[in-house]
Amino acid sequence: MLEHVSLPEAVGRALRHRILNNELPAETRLVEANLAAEFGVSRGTIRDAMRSLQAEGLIAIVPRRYSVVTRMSQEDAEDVCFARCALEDASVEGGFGPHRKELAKALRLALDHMSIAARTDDLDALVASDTQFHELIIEVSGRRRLKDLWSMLNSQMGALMRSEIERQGIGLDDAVERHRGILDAVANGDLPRLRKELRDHYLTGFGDA
Amino acid sequence: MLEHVSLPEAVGRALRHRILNNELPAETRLVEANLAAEFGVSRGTIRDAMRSLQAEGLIAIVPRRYSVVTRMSQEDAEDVCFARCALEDASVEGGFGPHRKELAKALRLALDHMSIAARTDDLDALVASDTQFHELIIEVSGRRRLKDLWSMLNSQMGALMRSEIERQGIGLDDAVERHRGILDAVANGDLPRLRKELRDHYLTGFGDA
DNA sequence: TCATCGTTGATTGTCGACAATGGGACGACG
DNA sequence: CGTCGTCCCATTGTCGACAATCAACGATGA
Repeated sequence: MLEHVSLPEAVGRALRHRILNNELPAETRLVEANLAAEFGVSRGTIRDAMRSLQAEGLIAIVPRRYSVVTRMSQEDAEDVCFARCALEDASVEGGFGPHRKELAKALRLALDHMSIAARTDDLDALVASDTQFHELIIEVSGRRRLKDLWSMLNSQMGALMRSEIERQGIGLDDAVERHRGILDAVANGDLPRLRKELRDHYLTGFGDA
Repeated sequence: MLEHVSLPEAVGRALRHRILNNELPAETRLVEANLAAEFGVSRGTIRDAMRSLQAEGLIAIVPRRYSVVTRMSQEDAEDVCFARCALEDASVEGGFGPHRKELAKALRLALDHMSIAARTDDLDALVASDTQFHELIIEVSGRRRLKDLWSMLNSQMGALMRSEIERQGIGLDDAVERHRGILDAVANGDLPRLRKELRDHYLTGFGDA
């Protein structure tokens, strides 16, 4: 084992995966004892994992009562997109950073990955490469806290993408194409356009992808 | 007791207070067993509280090793300010919300509180009213996630203010005056100016207040 | 002398058990 | 028939004990 994954982290991942794949739909109650038994760990471990999921906005914990998988309203979705957009916009407002060419190259690579994922109908891979794409943007500023805040929205963003796509709101290819403008703006070194593209990407129609 | 404060929450508050008041200076190691004994609670409770502090950025937890009070570098300070500025700017970019007059009034009230706190050398009250002031700004958009993210930076912002002021970097009155421009912009309904004032407030000289 | 390796002590990670809470079922009372 | 109070149960909150981990130290052998 190269990387130590603590027990709570492993449980967190498993639960996160289930929620994102709708194996645990919204409003599902999460009972510590049940999960503990299922995973073969103690309730404390489950509690720990649930805290993380709460921080990510995937579940809501009502003290002394219960925990429940969060339901995302339309407003929530816009909310998440708006916040992500604000963070990414702030990240680039000072320019492209010292390596614009490399950034463009990395973005293009991520976009290629997305494209492949779209053609193979691999939703997991699509979400992953989308995250990677935007991660490059949020890292432009080099500011740690900007990325920390951004990361907190990752899970919800992923959930949002999946539900949008599965509802056939948008096709996989369409999802990929919506990133093209961002890449172009970076490739051309056109900062105002980049910021406009980001806004379009996050705030129009609705939903990321 | 009107409001239920769970044990971990109470412990968290106590520790937060100590850290912000430098009773637990940066680099201090936090040993679960010691704190558990001191507070008369179990280690699990302490662990829980420490998770919160970690999320707020006040302590760092190195798995399987130790927990330590975070030291904020100059870069960290700028980082926090930058992120807060980005969030508050995003909050107002769509306008003042439906009740600009009331907002201005509330801001003025908060500013008065700050002023009083400054005159009575009440650092706690100053930080509290500063938080309140900016909270009004971040609530303009009515977007929950924007405020959630903003809130995560609250503790660090408080720590930052205190250390800046105690180092005599700026006087208490000066700290109050730096908010005037923001209030004026709101009072005059001058959105571009408001956004400029926010940037000045957070990004010039350095440090909030 | 120096590198290696087991030992040791301090600390965190995990667990199972018990206590406390709050909702809902059920029955008494008006 | 509706309301209130009591009891019970499911579930979370808290605890103390044991296991695992890791750095520091010292012993061992070349």
